[in-house]
Amino acid sequence: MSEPAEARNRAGLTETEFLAGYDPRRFPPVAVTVDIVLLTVRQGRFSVLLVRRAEHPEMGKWALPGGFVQEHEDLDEAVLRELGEETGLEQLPPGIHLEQLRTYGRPDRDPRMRVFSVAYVAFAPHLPAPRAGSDADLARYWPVAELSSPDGPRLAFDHATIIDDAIERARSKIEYTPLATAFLEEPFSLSELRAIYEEVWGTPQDPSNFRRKVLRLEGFVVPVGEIAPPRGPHGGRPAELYRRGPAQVLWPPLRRREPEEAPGEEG
Amino acid sequence: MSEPAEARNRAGLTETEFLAGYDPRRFPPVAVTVDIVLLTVRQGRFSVLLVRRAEHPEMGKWALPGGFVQEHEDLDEAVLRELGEETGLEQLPPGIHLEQLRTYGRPDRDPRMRVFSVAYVAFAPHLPAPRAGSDADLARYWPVAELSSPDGPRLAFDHATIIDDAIERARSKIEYTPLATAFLEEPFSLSELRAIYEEVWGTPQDPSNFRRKVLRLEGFVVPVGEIAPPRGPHGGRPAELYRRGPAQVLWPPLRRREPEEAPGEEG
DNA sequence: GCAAAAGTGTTGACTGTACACCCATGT
DNA sequence: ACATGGGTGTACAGTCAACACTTTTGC
Repeated sequence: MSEPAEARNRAGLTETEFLAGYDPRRFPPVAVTVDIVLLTVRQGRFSVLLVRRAEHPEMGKWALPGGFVQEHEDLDEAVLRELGEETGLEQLPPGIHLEQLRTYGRPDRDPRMRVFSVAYVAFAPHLPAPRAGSDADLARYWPVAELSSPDGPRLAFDHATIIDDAIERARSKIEYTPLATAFLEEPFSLSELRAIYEEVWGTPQDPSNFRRKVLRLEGFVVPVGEIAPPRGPHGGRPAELYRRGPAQVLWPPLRRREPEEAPGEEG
Repeated sequence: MSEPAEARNRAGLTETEFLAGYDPRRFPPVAVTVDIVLLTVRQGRFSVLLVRRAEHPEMGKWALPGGFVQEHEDLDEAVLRELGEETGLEQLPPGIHLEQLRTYGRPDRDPRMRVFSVAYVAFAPHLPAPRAGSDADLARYWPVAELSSPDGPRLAFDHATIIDDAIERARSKIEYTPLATAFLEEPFSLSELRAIYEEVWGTPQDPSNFRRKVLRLEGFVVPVGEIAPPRGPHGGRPAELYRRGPAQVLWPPLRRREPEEAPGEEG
């Protein structure tokens, strides 16, 4: 028998009566928050939005944006509200992708009280600098490659774990869904799309085969019938432009290939 | 600005002070539960464990087993504890698979108070009848095919949604992981494994090609070097036996094929 | 012309599917 | 012998990675 059932039975209460007479001294305070792993590719770098904590605990460390779920809010509503607050955007851009990641509830993950965090992942195109009108030091995008480096941010609570899970979710999700397009603004070229895959996966893709695969997957992208504007220093042929198609899943998936057991790292 | 931040700022409190002085009249009571979708294949039927509610609200309806997360428990611990209680098993059988599904938090999903439910899916082999020693009417396995039929159970709260999500998770997870083996006790034959796929997906699989695919995926199953015991009425060649291999993922995946737009339903 | 990037074609290896066929067992 | 299910062989179509090649642009 579980402890609360025992407590309830000892008090001679039905479950309903027990809950109606909810006593915070007996059921210690519990909070539910949402934390958002906002992933984006800016300046060619796969990055995550973090905010610096101005208060204890974990003061000065970097944390995921998030906050309490309010009384009448669904989880998704809480996420959208927090996202708007943290990015400083009145309206989130179209095409942004939001999905629930998982819930983190280790008893000791927050020293103040029992906090369950329902984590979400967002895939967003390049957004303006965060928190417009606020202290620029308090929120910034960190390249995920720097997260584990000594120069990277020190992360608060269990947010390093959450971010790792979110990155893995992103890497696998763009294999079998068209959601890599959520990192781009429309219209986009296939090279831009390929750059997203290469940056998120960290592996180069053959341009010609990539193109063929993307175009053969029907509903992944649709041509807009325009040509990209001319390019910078040495030219090169301008690319055709595309927008997101109606497909929800990709079959066959695009595959990331791990670099075998070869020693050659990138760079 | 979010409402709690405003409230905190008006009171001149830091976040820490605010939380330390947590006031249940201001932050109305919130509960976190785990709900478990225990999936299994028994008597050849893909089934889910449900318990009949003996109390209001939703009295008499069928609900997922679950309960409150206790003060010092991690989520996974709460699930294991509840699973043990509901199945009546001292020790869960080896090979059982447990994973977090997602968290459901609609404000109105439970009329008593704000309840966030962290749902888990479990894949289990045939287990003894639930809740040994308790009223047999209170817990039973329902075939998932009956859930949407008029003779099926009326489901409490939002548990129909949770079960739907869990079933879809199971159907997709056995495509790209070896977890279909979690529905079987070792050792098992390839026909038994194929029967799991056919029952969970609801589509027949070609026996010879199924065999080849499974055996070529290295680490999916490993032969134990034994032959299944003789069979019932009309014989038939006895099958070789296998146990679970070390693989974590299957590539290429086994694919369920939707029945095109053909009219022929099963049966 | 040359560099650079977009885009096309070709080839050989591999995979998936359908289906014919052989094997081992009970009656 | 024959029914039943386990297990193998084969052949065709589709897919994929590699890489040579053509096209369109800026300088």
